[in-house]
Amino acid sequence: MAGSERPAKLTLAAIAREAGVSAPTVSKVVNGREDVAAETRAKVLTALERSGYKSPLQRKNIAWRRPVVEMVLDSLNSAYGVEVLNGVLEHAAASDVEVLLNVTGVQGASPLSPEQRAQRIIDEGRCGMIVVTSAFSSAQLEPFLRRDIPIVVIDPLNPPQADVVSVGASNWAGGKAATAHLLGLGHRRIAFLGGPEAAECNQARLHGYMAALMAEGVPVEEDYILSGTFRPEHGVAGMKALLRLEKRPTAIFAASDSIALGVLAEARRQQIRIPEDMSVVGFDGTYQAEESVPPLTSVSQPLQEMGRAALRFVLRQMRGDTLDSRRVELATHLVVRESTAPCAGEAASAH
Amino acid sequence: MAGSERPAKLTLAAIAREAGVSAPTVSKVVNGREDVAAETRAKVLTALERSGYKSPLQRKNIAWRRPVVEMVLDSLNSAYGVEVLNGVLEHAAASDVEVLLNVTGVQGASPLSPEQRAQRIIDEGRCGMIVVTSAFSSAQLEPFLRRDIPIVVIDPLNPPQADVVSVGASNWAGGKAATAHLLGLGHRRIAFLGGPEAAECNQARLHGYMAALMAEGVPVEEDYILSGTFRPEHGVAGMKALLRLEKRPTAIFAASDSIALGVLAEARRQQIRIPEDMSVVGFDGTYQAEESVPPLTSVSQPLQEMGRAALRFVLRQMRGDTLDSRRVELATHLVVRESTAPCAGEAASAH
DNA sequence: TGGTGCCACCGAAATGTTTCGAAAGAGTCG
DNA sequence: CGACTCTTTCGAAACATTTCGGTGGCACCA
Repeated sequence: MAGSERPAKLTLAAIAREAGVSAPTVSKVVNGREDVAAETRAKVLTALERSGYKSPLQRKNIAWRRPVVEMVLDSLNSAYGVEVLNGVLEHAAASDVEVLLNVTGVQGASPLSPEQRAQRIIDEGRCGMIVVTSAFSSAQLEPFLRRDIPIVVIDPLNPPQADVVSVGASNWAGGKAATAHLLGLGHRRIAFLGGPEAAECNQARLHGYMAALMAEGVPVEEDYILSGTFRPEHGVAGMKALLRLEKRPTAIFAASDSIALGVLAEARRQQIRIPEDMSVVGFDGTYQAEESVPPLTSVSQPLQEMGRAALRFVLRQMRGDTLDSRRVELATHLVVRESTAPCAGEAASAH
Repeated sequence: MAGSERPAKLTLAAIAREAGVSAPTVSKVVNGREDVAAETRAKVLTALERSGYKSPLQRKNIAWRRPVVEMVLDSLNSAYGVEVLNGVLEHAAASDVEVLLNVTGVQGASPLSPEQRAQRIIDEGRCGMIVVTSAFSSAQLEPFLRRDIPIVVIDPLNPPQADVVSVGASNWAGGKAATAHLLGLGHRRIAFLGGPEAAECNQARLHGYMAALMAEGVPVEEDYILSGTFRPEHGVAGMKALLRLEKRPTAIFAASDSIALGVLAEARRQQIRIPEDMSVVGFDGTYQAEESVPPLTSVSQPLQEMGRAALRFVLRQMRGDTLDSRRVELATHLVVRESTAPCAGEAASAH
């Protein structure tokens, strides 16, 4: 029994001694119980980190069955979500991971609390979660973080919490590029049909839009900025509202392709030609943009790549690798198609 | 410490004492470990039975693990698959089932044999599978049947095997209705842009088409029938081929909305007005048909309902219920939108 | 017959988890 | 300012599970 301090057998009790708490407390932290003070939890986590201890359950899950990650999204009715899902699935197939799909926003969905949900993920031996956009608010993520469940949020609605890993796109730059494109075509009255006002990504797009306008010395017109949802109905309603304005805009920057599609549909109904009478730019660059009539100029996000990146992050966290960054932003780029054209009737006022 | 025999606190150790074994042995029996002799196991089980002991894990899983079914489809790039998936997910949410998504036709997909795949389903404790369309051939389903894994095929490519449960739609009736609609508008030169020749559902649609023609005494023209895939490219190529014909058709019945979309796109490029110059009918009735320009007349399949039905069947098999039928066919119905119009230039020849 | 090796089976001890009550704080009321 | 209650947090003890080595039966061999 001489000098037996070193090996310390990587046991719960050893961690407990090191952290200066009792074994049960360490067990609670490892298994995500609630009744541990934040400070104590931190101490224990440090000790755990340092020693690399894994609970027997964790050890089992790593060795045994293929990992299963849960993908949560609002609905499959948006091309956005489907594209991201596609990216996730592709990387999943390549990495020998399985994907469990969970669509909130379905009638009859069981209203599980995040707490229960997180517990279930543990219970069923899953090992990570990818959340798209609005499915969870920051506060609802807390139970997952507490249990150390790898979680990645794609394009979070709320400002990304410090300790949540998130994947997004350069929304600000995209918004700026779209608006600059319209400005370059001579447009000066450019409207912005945005998504939910609170959404982080929407705000970034809006501020990119404003930045581009300001760079050209074009005043930002309150009437031209309409927030709503990312859905086509908002495009329809927004288009109607814009057309009622005394000084109609000559171009519209829609914060999603779906919105833009609504604009296109309403334009058709009102016999407004796109792009001759009005230019339209979308955002997302889903296949919808390619297939619309006319094909939509749009800020393309690398949605599949975002999905892949999200899964990569989950797997990396799962393996315990340290992440070089808790936030990744992939580049957007403007794809010019046929829904934008030089501003026609406004040469005089533009001067 | 007097007479403390009675309450016996319903603990592992108590059972062990009663069965005359050690506590670990009881634990092993309760948790289904292998290394317990059959005889010992029986003794313990008797004691367990009598006392009604439940392991903590069992106690917690009053809400037993939720069943997981695996959904297999080719790709998410078709609205068809996404709609079906939507139906499955909806019913899954309502029935407290989880859905594991598996997309074949992805590069990098691990080339697992059906044999391995079936084994894995057993290993990981899943309990059923839903296969959409072309993902598996009949022969590949054999390992699943052998293992008694509940499996349901949606709109099988091959003639449904006797012992495989399948869900489909009334393709023949739909094909006939679409063609009859065109005939009723005065069209006599009606082309059929079909999917894969071997596909059961495609054949049914084709024969519905032919039946409608024959009912009106309109000869079936070989040149007007072009098989290919269900994808838009086939619509584009088919449209080009049809336009090269000496006697151009005045209407096209496409065996999927995607094909019809390709036709629409090519028509635009060639300055052919739909429906004035040519009528187009699609099949599937996905949202694509509603949103196209012009909105597409299409034979609507109840895709979501099919997904729901498929999951219902899986769950029923899982529970061991007997199925009243191994094949369900849901009704299709024609939805007339704006891509079809009376035949214009052909009044003379039609007479 | 005795040795040898193997292996299924079991339980002591080590390890992890849960229960439950106690201690410490934070309000609340008189 | 106490007296009381309620809540949070923690760990001792009770409980459960896992590891790991021992035991004995059995086959095979000489």
